[in-house]
Amino acid sequence: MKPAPKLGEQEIEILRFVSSRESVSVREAADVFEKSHGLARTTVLTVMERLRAKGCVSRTKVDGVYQYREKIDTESFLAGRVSTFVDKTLGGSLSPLLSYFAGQKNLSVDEIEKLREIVREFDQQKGSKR
Amino acid sequence: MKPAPKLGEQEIEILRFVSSRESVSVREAADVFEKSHGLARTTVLTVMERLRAKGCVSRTKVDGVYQYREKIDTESFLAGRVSTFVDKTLGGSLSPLLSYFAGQKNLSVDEIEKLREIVREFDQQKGSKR
DNA sequence: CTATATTGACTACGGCTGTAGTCAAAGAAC
DNA sequence: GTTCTTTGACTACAGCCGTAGTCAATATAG
Repeated sequence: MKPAPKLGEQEIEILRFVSSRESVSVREAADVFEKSHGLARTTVLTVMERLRAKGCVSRTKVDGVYQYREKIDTESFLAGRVSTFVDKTLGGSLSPLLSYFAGQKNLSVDEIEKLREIVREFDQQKGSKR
Repeated sequence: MKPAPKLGEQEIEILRFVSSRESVSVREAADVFEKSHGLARTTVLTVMERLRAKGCVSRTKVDGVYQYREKIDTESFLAGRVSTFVDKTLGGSLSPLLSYFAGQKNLSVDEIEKLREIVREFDQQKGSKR
């Protein structure tokens, strides 16, 4: 495994955008980010090329225009980010995360279900021990 | 409220170190970070001064040596980081966090208790609705 | 007091990231 | 085919961060 490229926030946002669809042209991305973030087309282009240089996306020319698509598994990439974040920023402490969850007022049923699952898992582990 | 200074990872680590004790001199911090990270004394000094410039710590001369101490509430600072992280990096999606928790094999009893609390809270909310 | 060690201010510098302009090539319109 | 538009390669540049050296001031040891 490559050591998970280091990306800036903007890069990650654009990566997520690319990941969110099958394939994206610079134009498409630029249109979106021009509106939402006021970025220039060339800025988006630059970022996408950097993502490519870092091996996060690949591109193919289709009808004369490059189509970019996710190359790394963004899912696990983000998992890695979480891990790093907890270590580096929180110093390994989970409590800020817990507090965050506690403060989240709109947790979905699915999310709660996931939490229940985690607790259940724990209890089981715990139970089997004695 | 000031808009929460933007800090790099190293800065955060050192900030956490300062926060972890009443007061710290550059020497003390440097000794620790020299061992653990191989940083030069002046590097630690520089970072601490930057933290001061950003208003995260303050210092007072005690017996001829500056003692640094946390100035912002690191607790809430970290809470803010979590929030930003979820927004910027995860694009607002909580699932990577959930997955992270699920993958954590060594959750403490306290942490689990906190999760239970969250679930309970949710159910209550939900129950009161009907 | 004088020599030595510690402390801290200042300077430096490279790399990364965010941002974007310029300009040539390629495609589209007439 | 000549002109207008789109695309993309390349260049640029400032700010931030990690890292640390130099050197003067200050404290300490003798």
